[in-house]
Amino acid sequence: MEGGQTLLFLTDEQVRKGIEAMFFAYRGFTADPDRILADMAYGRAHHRAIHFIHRSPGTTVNNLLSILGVTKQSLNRVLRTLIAEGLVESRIGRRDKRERHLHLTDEGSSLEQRLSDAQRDRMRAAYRAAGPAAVVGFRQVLEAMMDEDMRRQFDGMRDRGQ
Amino acid sequence: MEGGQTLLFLTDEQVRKGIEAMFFAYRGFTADPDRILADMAYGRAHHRAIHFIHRSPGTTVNNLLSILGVTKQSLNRVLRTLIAEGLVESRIGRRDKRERHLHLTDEGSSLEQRLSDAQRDRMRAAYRAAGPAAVVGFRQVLEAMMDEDMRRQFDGMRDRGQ
DNA sequence: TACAATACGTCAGCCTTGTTGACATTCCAA
DNA sequence: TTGGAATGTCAACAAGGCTGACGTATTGTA
Repeated sequence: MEGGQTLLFLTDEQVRKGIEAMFFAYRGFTADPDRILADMAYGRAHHRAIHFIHRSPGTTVNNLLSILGVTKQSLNRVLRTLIAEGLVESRIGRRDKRERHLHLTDEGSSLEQRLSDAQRDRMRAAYRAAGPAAVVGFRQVLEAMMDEDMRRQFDGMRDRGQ
Repeated sequence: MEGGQTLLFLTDEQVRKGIEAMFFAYRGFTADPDRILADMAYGRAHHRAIHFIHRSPGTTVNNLLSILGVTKQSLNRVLRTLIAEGLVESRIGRRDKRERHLHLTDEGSSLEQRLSDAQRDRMRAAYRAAGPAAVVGFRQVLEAMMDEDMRRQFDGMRDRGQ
């Protein structure tokens, strides 16, 4: 099936199908955490912040900004509520006191768990349904689809991973 | 490379990497059309509406609603501006006068071209970089990630495709 | 030691795009 | 023929992006 390298492989129709698949899949991808968050006063923006703080504990605000690709005003609104509700802790930097290092509290970690469990379950199910070879391809295409600087971010994370 | 079927294949770490890849890739995926739309008074919602009207000319508002997964009020606002600016035409149904059948005008089609050209270019580049086998896997995983009803929508479209 | 640059927070106001609620029109079936 | 269901429109509100301007603490440098 995949040995093809057929010439028809890159028809507009094929590519358009890929575009729509991306659209529908992304909806599924966010659906489960969205449902959990809807019950609280939080949204997808909070989820993203929590995810990356969990991912890189002690990260600075500036750091998070460049990963999330939003303005500091926008991120600040989210962080403010997360800090106020005791999900995130902001510690003044020891070396550079201008910096704020972000950590999840226990309560924050537990929400992170719930959210990522839901999302991981779906991702895991999709992986299992498609099989290991498909997953490799999936990751290759996604990575090729990123912007240059995001790919760098992403690859950097991979190195630090585990 | 893909013969692996390794047991480590579904570690949390692997799955989490997939989640982040999806997040970053989706940003790249929408970046190019977003740039075009930013110059006009339109946003991503307009793009989606235009895409699917182009895809299924004569579709009704209700139909579009279930594809896009938003409320009719939300879609209506977008359609209203598109109709007012002469990109979309809304024709009263002949059999059922409650329905509105949607079509792109010439101007609408030309914007659709610009937008999908930009998005297709990136998708095509990603496909080319990853190779045909990867694309098959990519599509398999995406399809497995969709909600049930969305997968039906999607597969239905495939049948009608070409 | 002054001064510029950096990191962060905040206020104000805008836009897009989602939501719910209320309502008009049209169709259909009892 | 009348009431309920379906389709679509208008209004108002909220989340979460954005820009711009400004304040404060800290750091690094001329």
